[in-house]
Amino acid sequence: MMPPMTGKPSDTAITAWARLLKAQAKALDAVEADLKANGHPPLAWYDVLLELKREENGTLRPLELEKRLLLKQHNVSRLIDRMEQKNLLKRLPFAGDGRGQLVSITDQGQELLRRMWPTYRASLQDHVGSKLKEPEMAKLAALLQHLL
Amino acid sequence: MMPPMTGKPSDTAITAWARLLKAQAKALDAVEADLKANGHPPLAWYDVLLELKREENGTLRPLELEKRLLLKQHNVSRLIDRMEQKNLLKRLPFAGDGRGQLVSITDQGQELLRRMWPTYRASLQDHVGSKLKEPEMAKLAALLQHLL
DNA sequence: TGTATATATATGCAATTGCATTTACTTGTC
DNA sequence: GACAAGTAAATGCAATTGCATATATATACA
Repeated sequence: MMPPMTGKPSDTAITAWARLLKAQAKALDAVEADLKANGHPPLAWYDVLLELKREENGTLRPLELEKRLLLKQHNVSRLIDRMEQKNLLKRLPFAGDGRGQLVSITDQGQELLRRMWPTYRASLQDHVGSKLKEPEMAKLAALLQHLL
Repeated sequence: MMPPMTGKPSDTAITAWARLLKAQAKALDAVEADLKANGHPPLAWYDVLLELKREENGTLRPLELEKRLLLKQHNVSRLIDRMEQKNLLKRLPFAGDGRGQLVSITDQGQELLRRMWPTYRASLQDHVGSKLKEPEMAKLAALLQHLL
């Protein structure tokens, strides 16, 4: 493969990078704190449940969760362990590939999703939604898309 | 204090939030991987050293590092432990407040900063700088500022 | 078919982080 | 100055994450 053969990042890019790190850290810390203060589990649990809920049959393979949530394989494995212990999801065998499995959201998982949303929603509004007007928010979303 | 009395976040805000999380995670993972691949310590070490280096006398109080880098107090304490062990910085007593201390960058700390920069810079260019043109990058930086 | 290689998930162990508390001061009040 | 309350930093212990490797298939190909 060819080496990236890039130039140097501009001062603007460095500033954008620094702010990306800080803005995310600040908002995420605040959201996690709000969730915890209301007796809820970490945001990652919500993310997993939401991905599952959105699927036709409420199931996904761990590998797919890993890609969508940008988690490492071993962390997905253990996150599933913990969530399974709380009966929020369950592991099913995956017909068609004996190595794989299917993770399926349970009723309790769906209920947790519903219970968390009001807190999460309010927190998002406080720490993100209220910070920019609609057109600027759309612009931000568009620019961030280019980093993905 | 008055409750936040907010409304609900728009779909646009929710999208921006999701992308903020993912864009940051993706870029940060890539940068950390590049640093490690080149035998360097985590980004947080660079951040600490850079903050110290930028000060007149190369020193800052742990409390100040905590605020600037958005770290938790106990994590700063332990990060300083590890970096002190590698002689990248040292703890000094802080005259004027016997509870506090001063963290001071060492020559080795300054040298690490210099050695890491080429790798960090190239990584930033690959994963951030090259993704947007200059005016868009400036716009992104400006929008992110509003979240801070 | 048999064997080497690749892929999906799990796991042992070390490093890091979170959480609660401790230790040493410092400040304010009487 | 003496004592309650507050602040800066450290620390014991549990939970999470990282890292390397293991385990159980699956796939490719001689």
